[in-house]
Amino acid sequence: MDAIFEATIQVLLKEGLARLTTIRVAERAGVSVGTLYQYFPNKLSLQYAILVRHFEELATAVEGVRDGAANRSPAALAADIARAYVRVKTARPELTQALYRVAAVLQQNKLTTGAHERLNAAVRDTLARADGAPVADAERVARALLAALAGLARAAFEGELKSEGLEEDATVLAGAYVAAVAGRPAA
Amino acid sequence: MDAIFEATIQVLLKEGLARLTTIRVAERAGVSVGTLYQYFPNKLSLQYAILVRHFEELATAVEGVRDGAANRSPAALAADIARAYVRVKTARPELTQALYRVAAVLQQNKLTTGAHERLNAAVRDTLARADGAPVADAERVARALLAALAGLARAAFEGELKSEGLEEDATVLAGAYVAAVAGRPAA
Amino acid sequence: MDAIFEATIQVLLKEGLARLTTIRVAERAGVSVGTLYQYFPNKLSLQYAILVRHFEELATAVEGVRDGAANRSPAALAADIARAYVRVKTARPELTQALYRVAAVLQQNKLTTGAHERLNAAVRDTLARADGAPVADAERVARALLAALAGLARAAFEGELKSEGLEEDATVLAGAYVAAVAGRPAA
Amino acid sequence: MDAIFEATIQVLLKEGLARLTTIRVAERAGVSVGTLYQYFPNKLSLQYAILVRHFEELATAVEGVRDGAANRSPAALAADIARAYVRVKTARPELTQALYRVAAVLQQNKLTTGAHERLNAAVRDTLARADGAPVADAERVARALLAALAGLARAAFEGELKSEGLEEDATVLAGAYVAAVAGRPAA
DNA sequence: TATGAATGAGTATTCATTCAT
DNA sequence: TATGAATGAATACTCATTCAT
Repeated sequence: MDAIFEATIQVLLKEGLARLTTIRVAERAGVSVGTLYQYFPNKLSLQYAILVRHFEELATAVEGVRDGAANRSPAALAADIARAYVRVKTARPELTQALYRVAAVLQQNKLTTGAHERLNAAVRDTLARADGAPVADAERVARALLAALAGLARAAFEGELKSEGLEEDATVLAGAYVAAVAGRPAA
Repeated sequence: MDAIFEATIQVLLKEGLARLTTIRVAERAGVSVGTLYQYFPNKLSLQYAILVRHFEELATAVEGVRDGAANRSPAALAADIARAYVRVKTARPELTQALYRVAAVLQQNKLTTGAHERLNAAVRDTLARADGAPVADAERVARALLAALAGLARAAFEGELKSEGLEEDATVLAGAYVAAVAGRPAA
Repeated sequence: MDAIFEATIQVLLKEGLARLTTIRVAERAGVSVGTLYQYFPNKLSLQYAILVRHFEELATAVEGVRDGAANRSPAALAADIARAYVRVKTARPELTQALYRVAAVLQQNKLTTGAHERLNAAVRDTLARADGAPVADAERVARALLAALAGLARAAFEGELKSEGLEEDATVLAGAYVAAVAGRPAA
Repeated sequence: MDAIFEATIQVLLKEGLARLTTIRVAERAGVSVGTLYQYFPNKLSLQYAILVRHFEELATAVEGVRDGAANRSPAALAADIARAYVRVKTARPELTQALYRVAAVLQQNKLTTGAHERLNAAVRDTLARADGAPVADAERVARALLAALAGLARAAFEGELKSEGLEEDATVLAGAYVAAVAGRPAA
């Protein structure tokens, strides 16, 4: 089952979404198609599995930031979130890239939202626990922050942005944005 | 040929990427498949064409900002860029959404980069013309800024972020980020 | 298109329902699967086409009997119907046999009834025009008569009954049944 | 083994022929597929088994008629046979319908004949024992009679004929046919 | 130049059957 | 004797692309 999972990532990376077929995945995993279908009910679930695992890693990382949030400013926490986010993305670059291939399909099927929720909540709660000027409308800021980070990460992994600078870009942007927003009244 | 072009967009909008077939496009354009193939060598080129057109609209909009850039601060210009960017995206929301589907297919084929270049340049040049503290490494900042804006827009159009606040989120974020970066030495 | 039709019958006969696949039909027809699907929207429609053609031949034959029905007794007409019925069945034994292979599938999908209707009507109307003692509840008698004839024919073509005697068995049975029923009050 | 047998019928009834799979049968029987294959060498044999059982029920019923055949006319006996036949069919209507689906698969494989033989014999012997004018060629008449009854029953259970009148239609037809045939010289 | 019928490789998914445990 | 995971051939159907007219 894990072999199938990893094979999916490999096929996605080396062949692309259009060539992600159940047969190819099974072959690379060293099992038969039949076996693949014993573990995953259909092709979509294969793609979904990658997504879920990734969002869980991200959420866990951000929850780490949240749990040490006391006595820190919103901007500092935002930078920490950005750092944690980028590090997870960078830790398994293949998985990250594979995810981009798959994202369009899943978004079309509205499968994203559930998996994303825990991550959203972690960011929102981290900002809510910050010291000093509170962030009004933390929910909205959390979503915008994550969206911007996702944009940066995607650009980096798709080759539009130099990966080496990613962590710094992300922390600066996150810190600046949240600093600008903290203490403001809600829109 | 223009009819084919528009038909592609229509099919994408009304039927989705999975049902974007050459026959369907030809039908909607009122021509035969054979004729379609006389103007576009393959299906990919059709999708590429609409993506390119979109990037050109974005570039044109940002170039408008660049051309009025004199005597304005980097942060103010960044906010203007964000506003222009969001407005183009918002003008034809379904098309924008459709393009995210198409982009996934194309990114894999690295066809995007060329089309993106003019947009990048426009942002970079705008920042370079700003008044006051200059933006070091404008190229890099431009790319990061566009990446973040793309992330925000995507989240909004994919439904993860409320669309109504998009313009404000984008301008605040862009302004704050560039303000933070302006005057700094290059990394 | 006609080649596809005939190929379907041949495959059904030589290979059986279980081996009636779109590929095999296309091959035997000397066309590609794609072409097959340009003429028949799906596999079921292929089977249905056989059914319809057959019922139309039967109906036409019985309508011939009906049109010469004046001044004849119900029993004599019933025998004529039986004769006409058997002759159509016997004229193209392959098609008849192919139909039996297919019938179960179609009945399961309730596709039979429509095609059968014209045949039913022809039998009913023939009986209604008969001379002498009228057949009460001609509709019901018509259906029962057709059912019995179908049973005889099936048995003959499936090999359970000697085909040589079929016409006689059918005419005797039909004549006797309708004679017994004519002049009776409806149940 | 009996559990498997009953499970087959249940699956056929509740799910239809297309969903009659070895795994489903095993599950419903509360055993593993492996075990199923210890009792039935393949899927076909399962279907064959229930068909055989059905023919045995029919044969048993007709044998009852045969055993009380003394001093009765051929026509009366034929009507009794028809009644017995219909009653077995009507006792478990869904099973009867399910069997028509199964029969289509099996007829092709000519497995039916053996099972049908006892039924044929019972009808033939019943007619042979009738009082009065003997039925010439009882074998042939028996087969024709069974074929006609099968046709009526099938039509009724497939919905082409009203089921309520089935018993009457069958007895009238059987009686009339055999009366017409009794005393005649063989063809 | 335009047509659209024909092609056939390619896809997801199912299921009878086997065999190591 | 019983299990059930693994197999992989088989199926219906789609669609980008070609080419004779």
